[in-house]
Amino acid sequence: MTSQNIPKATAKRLPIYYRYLNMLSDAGKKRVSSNELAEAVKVDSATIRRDFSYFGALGKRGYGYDVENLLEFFKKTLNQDKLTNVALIGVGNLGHALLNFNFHKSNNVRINAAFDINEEITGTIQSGVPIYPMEDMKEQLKIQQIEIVILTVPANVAQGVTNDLVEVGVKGILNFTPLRISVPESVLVQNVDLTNELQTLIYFLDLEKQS
Amino acid sequence: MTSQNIPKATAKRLPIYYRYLNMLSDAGKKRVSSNELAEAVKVDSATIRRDFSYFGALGKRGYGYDVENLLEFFKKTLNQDKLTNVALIGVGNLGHALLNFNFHKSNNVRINAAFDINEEITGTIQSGVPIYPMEDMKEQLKIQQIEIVILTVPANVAQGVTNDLVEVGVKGILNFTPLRISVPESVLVQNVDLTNELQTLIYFLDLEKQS
DNA sequence: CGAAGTTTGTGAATTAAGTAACTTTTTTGT
DNA sequence: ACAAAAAAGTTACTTAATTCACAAACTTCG
Repeated sequence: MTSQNIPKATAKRLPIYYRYLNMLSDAGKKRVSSNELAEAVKVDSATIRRDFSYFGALGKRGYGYDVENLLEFFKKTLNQDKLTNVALIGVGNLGHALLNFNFHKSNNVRINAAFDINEEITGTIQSGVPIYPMEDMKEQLKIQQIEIVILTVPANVAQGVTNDLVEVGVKGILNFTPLRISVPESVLVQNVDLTNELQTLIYFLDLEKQS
Repeated sequence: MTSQNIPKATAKRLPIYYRYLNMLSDAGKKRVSSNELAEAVKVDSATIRRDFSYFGALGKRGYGYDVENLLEFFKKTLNQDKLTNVALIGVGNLGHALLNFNFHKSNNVRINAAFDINEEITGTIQSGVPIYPMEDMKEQLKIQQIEIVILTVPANVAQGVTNDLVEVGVKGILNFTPLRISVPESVLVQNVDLTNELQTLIYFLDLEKQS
């Protein structure tokens, strides 16, 4: 039954639910209804119930969902019960910010290594993360068995670096470059495109203005 | 006919097309087919043709699309022919990176003002952008008639700040906080959630591993 | 100029996502 | 203990998005 064949749209919402459940738990709340959740995370309550139902009957009719139960369930489902090690490729402007971003706190993810060509920072430790020169990337990724990376290199080298990443067995790339990189089917790419988001927002706003 | 009733999914892809067309134009390419585009931006060619067709017949059968024509068209459609002024609320870790991000270069967007509570930076100019204290936010946004902001404040103050923004007429918010903020219907929010993206990636990867 | 080759634009089919509305179960209050 | 209220889970429906596959239009080449 489960795990596989969860709709993509549902999967993308899981972290949102997870985060809000954490907040509820911290606040000492014991139960929550789909309606309350809907209000907080801005997702229709029917959609939430449907989303949850893919994983079985997690709630209780007439009662709602037990916060701790649900939290525990999502923790496992989202692999938040074990630490995930990732690497940061490219410590420029945005890369730097991500080093400080403290994924670890909310996320059980640790940036274990970072790579850059800038000799002024290679060999140093930034925000607790060692910065290696790019030449060492393939070797280090193999040694540290890192399968997930955050890619924040300039667009013109993005595809080249990606090829190297694929070669040493990287399976997931969080791609901050504006380029749609090419990878084999077995590798997953999640694109984050800040310029896009802003342009899309501007586009929609202008539509409203005209209507 | 046009403008309105463009599918949301299509609208979100427009900036991707736009960027790639710019690259083609810079490289001196005169024509491009939906298949070439598809390869580059990783969107099915039929989807691309369908997307374009919402705006009329932009191409020529047997030939493809004229790069300059198409570029010109999208420039207008995406409001890239006029400068858009935005403000940055919260100059912390991520905010700083966005100040340096140079939206202007690729995007015809300028960050005109930034706001923060940190007295060490208020009154200074960072990357060419003046940093005002938060107390001046409402006043400055009104004076400068800024309708779009980038929100990078801590989660615990996000809703409060948002209320202020709405009050002075902000119409679009690029929300980097993990909170799903509440706004009136007339205000558009685009959420960018870095932690989410990473978690989603990890989730999908784990699914593949199990299967 | 005509035949062969391209490539768009689009109806029709398919797939995915979202929502309304109802049934069932449980809780709560009297 | 019972009636009323609450809320999950699900069925059926609606809407949105994608993709196939082909006719029509144009280009290119001999």
